[in-house]
Amino acid sequence: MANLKQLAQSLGLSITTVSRALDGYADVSATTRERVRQAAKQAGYHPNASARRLRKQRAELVAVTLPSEPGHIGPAHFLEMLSGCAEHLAAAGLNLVIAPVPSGESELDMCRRFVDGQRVDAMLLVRTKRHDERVEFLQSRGIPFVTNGRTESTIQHAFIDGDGLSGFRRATLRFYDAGHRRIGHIAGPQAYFFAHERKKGWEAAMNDCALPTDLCIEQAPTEQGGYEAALELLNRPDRPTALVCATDEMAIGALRALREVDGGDLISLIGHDDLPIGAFTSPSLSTMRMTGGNLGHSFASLLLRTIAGEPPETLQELHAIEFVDRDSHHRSSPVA
Amino acid sequence: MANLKQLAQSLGLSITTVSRALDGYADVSATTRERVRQAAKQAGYHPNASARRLRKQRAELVAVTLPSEPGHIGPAHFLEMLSGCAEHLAAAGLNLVIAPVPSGESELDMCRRFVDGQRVDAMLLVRTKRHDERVEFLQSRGIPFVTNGRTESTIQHAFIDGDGLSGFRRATLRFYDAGHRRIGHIAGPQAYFFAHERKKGWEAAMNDCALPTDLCIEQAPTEQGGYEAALELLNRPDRPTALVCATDEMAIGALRALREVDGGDLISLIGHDDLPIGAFTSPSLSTMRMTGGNLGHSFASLLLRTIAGEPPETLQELHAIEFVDRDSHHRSSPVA
DNA sequence: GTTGACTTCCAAAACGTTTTGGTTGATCTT
DNA sequence: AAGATCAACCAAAACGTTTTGGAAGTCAAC
Repeated sequence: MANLKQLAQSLGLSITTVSRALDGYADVSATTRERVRQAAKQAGYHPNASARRLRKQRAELVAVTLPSEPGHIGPAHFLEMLSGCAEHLAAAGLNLVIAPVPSGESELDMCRRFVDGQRVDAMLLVRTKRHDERVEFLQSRGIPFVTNGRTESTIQHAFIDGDGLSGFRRATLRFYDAGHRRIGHIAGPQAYFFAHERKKGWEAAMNDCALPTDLCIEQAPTEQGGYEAALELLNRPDRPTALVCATDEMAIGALRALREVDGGDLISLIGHDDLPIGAFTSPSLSTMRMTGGNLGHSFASLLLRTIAGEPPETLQELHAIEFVDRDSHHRSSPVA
Repeated sequence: MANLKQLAQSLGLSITTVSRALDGYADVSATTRERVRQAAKQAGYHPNASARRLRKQRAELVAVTLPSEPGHIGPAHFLEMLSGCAEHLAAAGLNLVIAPVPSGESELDMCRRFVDGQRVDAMLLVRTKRHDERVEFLQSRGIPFVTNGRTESTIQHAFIDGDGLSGFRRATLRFYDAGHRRIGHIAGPQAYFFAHERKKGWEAAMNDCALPTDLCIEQAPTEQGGYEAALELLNRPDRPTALVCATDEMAIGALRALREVDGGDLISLIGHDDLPIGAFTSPSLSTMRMTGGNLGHSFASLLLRTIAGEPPETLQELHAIEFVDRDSHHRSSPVA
């Protein structure tokens, strides 16, 4: 509650000395330092954050912009990731503020507001688009940032991402090896880098196998989107015997479609993200996930290293995808 | 990028006048004000946030502490709520920082850190416990706060909550009216107010109907917890014919247990929260939800009113619970 | 031509830190 | 005993705003 001035006065010392004592500088005698520490503790003194920020020219804040797709903010494990990230950042004296994009404003406007008011020291971008205007903007302003998901920008920037192309390619090939010849893809919005990448992975595998790539539908990355896409694919005359879904949420929606159509219980399916709920669906959901431990922590440490000035080229993590096999990916042995 | 001083110099005006022109004070002539506005826009001037905060003695920040149950941070719609809240707060110039509790630290320590460093103007508490030490602390420090969920504290504080007791009582009575006589409850951790309240609602109904209240198991508020609790109840000789589950996540876990045991497909079940995924489970999940529109917005506006100094007694919202009927709650007509 | 009211502007203080560039004495060197 | 070194402390500036308490000029009234 008290401030430095009052504390100094009560100790008969100067503000300078008290400040330096608390910060552990060597030009304060050990006895004085201890005396100051005691008094500070006693008085419940904590430096005023705004004052320190002003003086140090650091906001001690990092913002993460939240995409605001109507009705659906993102995968269910998003908050967990942010929480892990915030925890790691807090250990370095940085707090994480969440910045949802208000309706009628662009994600770029959001960034501008935080950056131009010098409200943040750095930014976190999630759900990056293939062409993401935020990247160019932050780069031009010289604000450190890390993205969760790559972009197609020529600008080098720090990112952390899963190798979705490889994952979806391998998943598709695995279906091929199991005898499937009509393998469909339920794709997410192609403006997102991750969704495009996953589709490319599926396409690459289909091309490898000399199979047509028309069994694909793009939909919203939600259960409802997955449900609708699956229904549409299943109603085609050449309906697929296996489905590769861009996300677990879409896959869960697709599962419902499979339950609703004749013979749907023979169709195999795989998702991506490894949501905890996947173990409890019917059938249980086979899926994929990024390797590499706590995503939030990695995200935070990349950001700290970016702030510290390490060059972006050395701060790009592309993690392998691993399969999490449950029941949904081997429900039949189709005859070709 | 520029600051007030440079802007003033380039305009041949004083810092005072420029500042007041931008803030729209009446003691600046209209022509000057316009000239200043143009120049500010041109120079891309935005006031430095730290400086304003220091001067105005406001942090312009609100923190929300995130509970850190191992492996599970909370219901899937949590982030959506926070996002709505942050959006509303941002319109009032406040940013929302998320404060996960690091391992080895208590939620109280978290609060202390934010409050004592004058880092925040107010706090949001979610997942309140029946005896929540954070409430006493914040009250003693005079920091405005709103809780999501009531507490058993004698202190009056602003809150927003659903009437879980009534909801669970009615849900249980509905099962009774449908002919069920062995109605079980899968309870959440009783330290949480909401979990205790919901259990009390179930108990009240059971007492009303002169039924025993031993068909109850407390578990972690996760799919896994619900699964384990349901398995245990279903293995009892007097196993329930209907289950009232504290949360949708637990209910979804319980659904898997029902699929795994003989006759489980005849057991009725209801959850609470109305997670979007409930429409896609097998069977689709009957559930309940709090009425009252966008929770995040209400939360934010309660907080703003608390900051404005309205007395807490007038800032307590207890919302009714409404049923969302799908398939899981009427799977059989049990004979008594 | 003095008074008061009004408009338009501004110098300086204040917010609470951190940091710069010292000063003061004591101790050590030669 | 003069000079150099060192330990321990401090005054003042700086960070960039907002706000207080005027000052200077204009105009109308008498």
